[in-house]
Amino acid sequence: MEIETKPNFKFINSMWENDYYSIHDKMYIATDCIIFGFDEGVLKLLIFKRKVQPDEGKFSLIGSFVKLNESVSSAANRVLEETTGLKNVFMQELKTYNAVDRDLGFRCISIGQYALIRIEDYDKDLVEKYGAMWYTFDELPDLVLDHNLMVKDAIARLRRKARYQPIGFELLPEKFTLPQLQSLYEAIYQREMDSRNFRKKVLSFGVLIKLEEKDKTSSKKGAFYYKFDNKKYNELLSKGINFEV
Amino acid sequence: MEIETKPNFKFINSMWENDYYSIHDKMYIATDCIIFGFDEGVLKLLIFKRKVQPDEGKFSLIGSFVKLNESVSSAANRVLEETTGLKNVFMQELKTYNAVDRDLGFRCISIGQYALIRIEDYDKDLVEKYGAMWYTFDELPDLVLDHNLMVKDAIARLRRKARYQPIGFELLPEKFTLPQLQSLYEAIYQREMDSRNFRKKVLSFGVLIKLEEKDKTSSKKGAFYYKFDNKKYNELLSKGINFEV
DNA sequence: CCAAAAGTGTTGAAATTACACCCATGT
DNA sequence: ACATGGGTGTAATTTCAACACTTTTGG
Repeated sequence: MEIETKPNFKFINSMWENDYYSIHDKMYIATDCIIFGFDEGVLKLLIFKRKVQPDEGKFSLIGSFVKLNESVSSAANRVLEETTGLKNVFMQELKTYNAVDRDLGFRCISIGQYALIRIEDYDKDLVEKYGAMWYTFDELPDLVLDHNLMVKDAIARLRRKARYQPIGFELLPEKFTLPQLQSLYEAIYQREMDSRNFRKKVLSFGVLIKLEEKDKTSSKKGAFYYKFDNKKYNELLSKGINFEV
Repeated sequence: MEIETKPNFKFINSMWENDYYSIHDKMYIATDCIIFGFDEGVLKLLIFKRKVQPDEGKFSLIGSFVKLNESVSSAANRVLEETTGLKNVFMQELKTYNAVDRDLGFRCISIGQYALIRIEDYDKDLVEKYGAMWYTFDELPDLVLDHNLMVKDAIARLRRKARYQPIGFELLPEKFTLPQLQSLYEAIYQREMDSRNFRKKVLSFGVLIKLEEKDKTSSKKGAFYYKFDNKKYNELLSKGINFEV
């Protein structure tokens, strides 16, 4: 895009508004969140049942219009917090949905963003109050507009991205066990993995810190907790390390 | 996003315009093209020197505002054709540039798109007439606004993408030789590759068709032309094949 | 005949896959 | 004592990286 950065005078701005900008079109901008969660070995998606017109009663992704004084990711974080109580969610731009006729009559471009949240973290009351709910990923209902397409794009991106970034860790609690991590990757890729090979691989990255504590909720023996070493991860990332599992 | 798809009545539309949409903000939408070309073993970028205000005389990517009745990629193709004569360019969305203050005073979101073109194809007259020019990639001048950032993001994406899609083929003529293809990949990755290993790898994908004809412009012996087998490529892509070179 | 680029195979190292048993503990 | 899930090592296979010479032909 080709707009001047320098002049600060209101006079010039308003001149532009008349001469340069104002001959162009303006549109509504929205953002929709494709939010994956992971719970009991199953990949889930956060969607909600609309309580107001238009489309009352239909299922939809969580989304919002973007305001003039906020960035797209601010808008997404705002609506996420309103709807689920979650703040500062790790979110990534997916792509824009900009077909001329994707809405009816009024041009609106939506910017899809996908998010990975720890399913234990969300505010259950808020989710209930606003009609948001977790759906098992491969039992999703029909969603409004092009939202099903967004979900399809997002899972494809998630799978590809998980190959070069340890993105899966974002879906787990602060402390997690290797069996949990493995079953997460199995959910993302929809295939079983060998536990010996999996452990070898993820530990070889050197970004996991083993804790003393054990999780005994899923076995008598208990599984050691690990946590993610952000510092080491950033070091490796800047060198272009490949995290394919 | 959450807008009704069904009702068709103007009455309802105008009701919405008042009640639902109109309380939201509208913005200018632009698109900017990060166009890579490949010529004489060197990776180049198409930029242009602005001939009108604002920013007259400064270097910029080629871009345009998006109109109400066109998609983002239509807008990009329109401006590309106006500026270089090129039609139907393979183009991919990069990301949105949506910082609230990326322009001055008037909110404008730009959608970056990167393109790969065969440098032989462009219309030289149009390029000259409009002030567009090819710059060697690692000798780029300063560009307006956040355009340098866009270029940085685009080359990173190009390198990553070339790992799982044979994207590089788009940068070459219909018929190309393996030495040409190799030197393209060397330009993208900025490192030398072993010709024996390179040939083994790209031929193993099974998406190249060897032609009888030879290119004798760069050696006495001549190098066989190959062409790209789109049909086979699409078959493989749907199975999720990895094209890392 | 020679310069200049095209084309071709092999070998060792590294990474990936396949595979089966013991461990710790709560009941 | 036993059922349950956690944890570990090794060998076969595949993939990757390094490496040098012969071929063709226009000048």
